[in-house]
Amino acid sequence: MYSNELVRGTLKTIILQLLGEKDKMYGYELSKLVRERTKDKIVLTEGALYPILHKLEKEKLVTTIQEVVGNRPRKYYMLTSNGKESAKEKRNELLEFVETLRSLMDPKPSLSCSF
Amino acid sequence: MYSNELVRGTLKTIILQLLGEKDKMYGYELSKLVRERTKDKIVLTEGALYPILHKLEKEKLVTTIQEVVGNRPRKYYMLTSNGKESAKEKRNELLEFVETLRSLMDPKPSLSCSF
DNA sequence: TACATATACCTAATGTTCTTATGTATAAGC
DNA sequence: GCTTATACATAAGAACATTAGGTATATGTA
Repeated sequence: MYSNELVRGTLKTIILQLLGEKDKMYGYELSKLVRERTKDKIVLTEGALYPILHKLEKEKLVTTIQEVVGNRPRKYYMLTSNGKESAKEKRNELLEFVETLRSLMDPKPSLSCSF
Repeated sequence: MYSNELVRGTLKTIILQLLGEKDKMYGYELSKLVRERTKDKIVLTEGALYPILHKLEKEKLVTTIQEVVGNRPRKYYMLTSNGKESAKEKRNELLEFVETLRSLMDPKPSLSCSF
């Protein structure tokens, strides 16, 4: 599992991206999906997950539908059209950022000249 | 420039990496180098930079030498052997993390079957 | 000469984000 | 009956970076 500080800041983008891949998803499902897709390397804890979802809802990037499945309440989250827009933007930003990081991590040997 | 939350958490790794590329570097130099190498897409502000450097020093990942250049004090930072070790580890972790992110951002279309 | 900009360091208050811990409740497996 | 899984939620606290402030020298320019 990656150190927390690394994951920090990427969770919102990850959630928006995953929500964009299905019609609707609920919190617990998102949490499991992230663990599954990253082989537990990224763990979306509940204390992080729910506040983010609530914030996205407040920002009107997602809407919700409550259902009861097998006697347990379930809250589905869906991207609004603004949310879809935002998901695309954040995805692009993340991919660009990742490229920038890779180029930074590509060691530039200090210029040396053998002449 | 990338949103702050994205950069958050990667700065320590970036600093260790850059320090590993030269014998010694001072804060202001690091700050300029990051801006230069990332074309201002990642900005290492002083309020972030100096606390990180001081923390690295406390953790004995770097040592310092103070010099006076042109009447201005300058504090050079150098990786210790622990620091070099840590720089490698953090670099690897970051590169792995970045790969995980990319695979997450690679949209998995919901399984549909045309039969 | 006065002023702005660049160099070079530093810290404190603040805000955001996430961790850790806790709480509630149902269902299923042993 | 106990543990684990499902499913939601919040609150205290830590960690990290932003913003804003402070000090001081050197350089370019109007």
